[in-house]
Amino acid sequence: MAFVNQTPILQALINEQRVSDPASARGRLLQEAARLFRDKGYERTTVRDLAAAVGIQSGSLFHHFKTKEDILKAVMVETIRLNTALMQAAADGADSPREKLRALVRAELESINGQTGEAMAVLVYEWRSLSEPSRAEVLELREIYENLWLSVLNELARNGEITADPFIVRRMLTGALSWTVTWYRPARGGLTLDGLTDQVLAMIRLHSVV
Amino acid sequence: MAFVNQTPILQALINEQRVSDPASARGRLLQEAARLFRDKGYERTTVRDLAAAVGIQSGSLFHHFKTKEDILKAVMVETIRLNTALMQAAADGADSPREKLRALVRAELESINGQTGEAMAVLVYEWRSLSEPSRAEVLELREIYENLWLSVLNELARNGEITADPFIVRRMLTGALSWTVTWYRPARGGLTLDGLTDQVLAMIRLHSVV
DNA sequence: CATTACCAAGCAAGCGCTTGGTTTGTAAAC
DNA sequence: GTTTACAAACCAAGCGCTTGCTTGGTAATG
Repeated sequence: MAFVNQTPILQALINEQRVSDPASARGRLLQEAARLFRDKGYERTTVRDLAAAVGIQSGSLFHHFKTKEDILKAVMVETIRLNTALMQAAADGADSPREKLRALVRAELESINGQTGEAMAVLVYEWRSLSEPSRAEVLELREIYENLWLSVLNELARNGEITADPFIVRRMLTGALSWTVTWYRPARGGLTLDGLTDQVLAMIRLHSVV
Repeated sequence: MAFVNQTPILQALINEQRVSDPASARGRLLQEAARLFRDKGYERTTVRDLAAAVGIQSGSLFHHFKTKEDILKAVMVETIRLNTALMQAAADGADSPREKLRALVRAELESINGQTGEAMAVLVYEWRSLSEPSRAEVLELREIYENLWLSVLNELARNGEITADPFIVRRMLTGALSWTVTWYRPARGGLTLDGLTDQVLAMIRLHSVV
C-alpha cells in the first residue's frame, strides 16, 4: 500500500495561502471551531465558546471573521481544499483502479478519523447550517473532490469489476465511511485504519477482470 | 420479496399506546416536529416554529410537552418503537438469512425514505441535541433494533456468506443506508426503493454456501 | 362542572454582533 | 539605538433581539 506523507502537501497549501497555518491565530481558531462544531453542533456553539477556546474575548472574534457563519464556511472550505489534495496524492500513488480504490478508501478513513477528522465531520453533518450562497460555494469545491472518486469507480465499472452504478456506490461509500466517525475508536491492539480499510474492501463485491 | 403492510403494525402500537396516533394533536405535533427538525435542525427550530406548524400559540406547546427537548425525545422514542416492529415483521417474513438481509435492507430504506423518513433522519442526525439521560433512554431502545440486524448478520457469518465482521458490516450499512436520505429522491421512471435495494445487495460480497 | 386545551402577554437569559478605546508588534525615520 | 508612526490584535461594555418557558385567565369538551 502506498503511504502518503501528509505534511508536505499541507505545507504547500499553506504557502499558496489556500489553507491557514494551524500555528497562526486564524488557524488555531479554525481548529478549535471544528472541534466545537463537531462536539456540540454549530448552533449550540456560541461565539463566546469559540472565543474562550482560543483565549480571547467574544467580540475579538469579529476582527478575524465577519460573522459566525464565516467561521463555519472557512472550516469547510479549507477542509475540502486539504482533503482534495490528499486524495489526489493517494490516487496518484496507486497503479491499478483497484489499488486506487483502496488508496481512496484508506485516505478518506484517515481524513475522517485522523487529524482533520473534526473538520470532516463538520463538513458532512453541519451542511444545513450554511446559508444558501455559502452552500453553493462549498458545493463547487466538493464536486472536484467527488470527481476524483467517480473517475476511479467509473474505470472499475468499465472493467466490469463492479456491477452497481458508480454514482450509487460512491454515495453508499460516503455514508458508510463518514459514519465511522460515530463509532470507530483506534485502540492499542484493536482495529487499525488499515484493518478497517481491509474490512471495507472485504465487504465490497469486486469481480475479477477476465 | 415479502411485502409487509405497515398499517396494522402501526395500529397495534397505537392501541398499546406505545406510539401516538398521527391523527391526534400530539401525533400531528410530533410529525411536524420531525419534519422541522430534519429540515432545519433541532436548534434552529424554535418553539414558535413548532407551534405555528400545528396552528397554536407557542406557549400552548408546553401543555403537551414539558420542554422542547421532550418533543425531540418523543420523536425519537416513538420512531424506534415503530421501526423495530416494522423490521421485526420484515425479518419474520423472510426465510433464509440472505432473504432476511434483503428484507431488512429494504425495510430500513423504506423507513428512511418513506413515511417515517423525517423522524428517522432526526433519530440519526440529531443525537447530539439530546441530554445525557434522554440519550441513555433512547440508546436502550436502539439496542433492541440493532440486535435484530446482528442476529441476521451473525447467521450469515456462521454460514460463511460474509467474511467481514458482522458488527462492522452493520455499522457500514447504517451509514450507507441512512445517508440515502441526503440524496435519494424517488422519481417517475427513476430508481425505486426496490431498485436501490438491488444496488445495495449488488455491492455487498456474499459468498455462496457450500 | 371539572378537566383538558388553548390564548395573550411577557419575563429572564442568552444570543450574535457593535462600539470606542487600549495594547502590541513592526519597521521606517532620525 | 532610540523615536515615531501606524496598523493589527485585542478588551470592556453593552445593545437589540430571539430564545425557551411561565403565568393567569378563557373556551371547549364530555
